[in-house]
Formats: sequence, C-alpha cells, structure tokens
Amino acid sequence: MDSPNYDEQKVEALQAELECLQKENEAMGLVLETMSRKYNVLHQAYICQESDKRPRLEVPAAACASKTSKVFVKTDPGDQSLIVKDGFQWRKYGQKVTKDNPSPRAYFKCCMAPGCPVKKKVQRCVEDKSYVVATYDGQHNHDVDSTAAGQSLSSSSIFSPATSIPVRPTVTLDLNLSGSDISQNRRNPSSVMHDYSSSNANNKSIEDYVASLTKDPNFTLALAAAVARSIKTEHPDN
DNA sequence: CGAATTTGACCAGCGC
DNA sequence: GCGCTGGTCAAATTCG
Repeated sequence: MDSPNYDEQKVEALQAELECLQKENEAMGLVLETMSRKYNVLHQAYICQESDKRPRLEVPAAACASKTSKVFVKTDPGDQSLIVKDGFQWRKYGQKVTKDNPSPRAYFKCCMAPGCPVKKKVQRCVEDKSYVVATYDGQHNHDVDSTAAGQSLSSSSIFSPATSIPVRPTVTLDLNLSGSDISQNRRNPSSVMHDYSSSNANNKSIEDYVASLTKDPNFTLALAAAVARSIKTEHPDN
C-alpha cells in the first residue's frame, strides 16, 4: 500500500491535470465559437449572394445593407424562453410557429422610446437549438441602455454577422493557438488565455487567424485530440 | 391595479 | 379565386 503522502501528491497531480484540462476545454470551446462565427458570416454572405441572383427577392438583398440585421445568440438549450438581452427594452406582441422551424417565433417591438420603429423577431436556430436567431428590423431613434447592455452581453455569446446593433462581447481567447502550441500550452494553460478585447480592434486579423486555423491540418488533429482527451477525462470508463 | 405577456383571430402578400 | 404563410392586433390572462 502507498504512503499517505504519496496518495496526496497523486491527488494533487490529478487535480492539477484536471484543472489544466478544464481550462484547455474552455479554450477549445472558445475557438469553436469563433469558428461558428466564421461560418455564420460566410453563411450570411452566401444568403446575400443567393438573394442577388433572384430578381424577386430584392428585400433581403437590401436588408443585408443596413436596416435588417441578424444576431445569433448562444443560450442554454434547456431554456425555452426567447428573451435576448441586448440592452433595449422590448414588448412582445406576438408569437407564431413558422413552417421552416418547429420552434415558435416571437415578435417584439422596441419600447425604450416612444415612436421607436424597431422590431425584432426571435427564433431558436433550427440547426442548433443552443442558439437563438434575433432578426432586427429598422433603426433605433434613441441610445442603448449601456448598463443593461453590458450586463446582458457578459452572460451570453452574441454573434453579429450583419448587425448595426453595437454588441461587443469580451471573450478570452488565444487565436494564435496552433496544433503544436496546444500540447505545449498544456504545461502552462494560463498562457493560452489572454484578453481578446485587446485585439478586438482588428477583426479582420482575427478572421484571418480563424481562416488559417481551419485550413491547418495540424490544428484539426490537435482539436480532435483535445476533444477526445476531454471526453476521456469526463468518461474514463468509456 | 397597472403593466406585461399570451394566444386566437384577422389581414395582406404570394404562389398555384 | 383559393389556400398557405408570415405578421399584427387585441382581448384575456398573468404577474408584480
């Protein structure tokens, strides 16, 4: 039988490794979110292009310009409410089940200022129920409640491919991460994280990072290995 | 009791 | 013209 000291050291080592894996898992989750965002941007651009090809569908093409915007908001999949906290006050005036999506679509009007013409539609994403899609229609004739916006944005991830709404979430992410870096950073997981807001000013560079990551086979392999390790950690018997 | 939400009814646009 | 669908209205209901 091992000595108590040896057991304690073993437990501490396992706890440290567990902590490392949790942080690594968190980092990978953020990378995945960024990739999802990239997908949403490309998907939006594709929809715009498809709309341009069809003469009858001029409204969506124009909508890509400014007046209509779509926002993808990550929520708890178990949370059935269609509430998107974006700093504005909304009054719900209707709900419908649409043909293309079994989840109900909720209709809101902005009631922060009298006469504000902005409406929004909120519906759970048909492909990924952990996201809701908020479609904003029109432009606000007043300012956003910055306090409420700050509080709400910190609690959910908002992807805004073509929005005029001033959303600017702060996430912690190192987009310079490559396949070999991941394994190296396992030794020092804190180095994986840095303040994304400091590099947020240059969104194009971030997109370029993500694009290069998605093309990098080493990154794909490392991502798969990290996911496998996380699963193995959570389900060691399987 | 007033405000907000729910929900069924109604209306307009579009395709067949 | 008819039916389908998305969007809006407004009475009923719920909540603080």
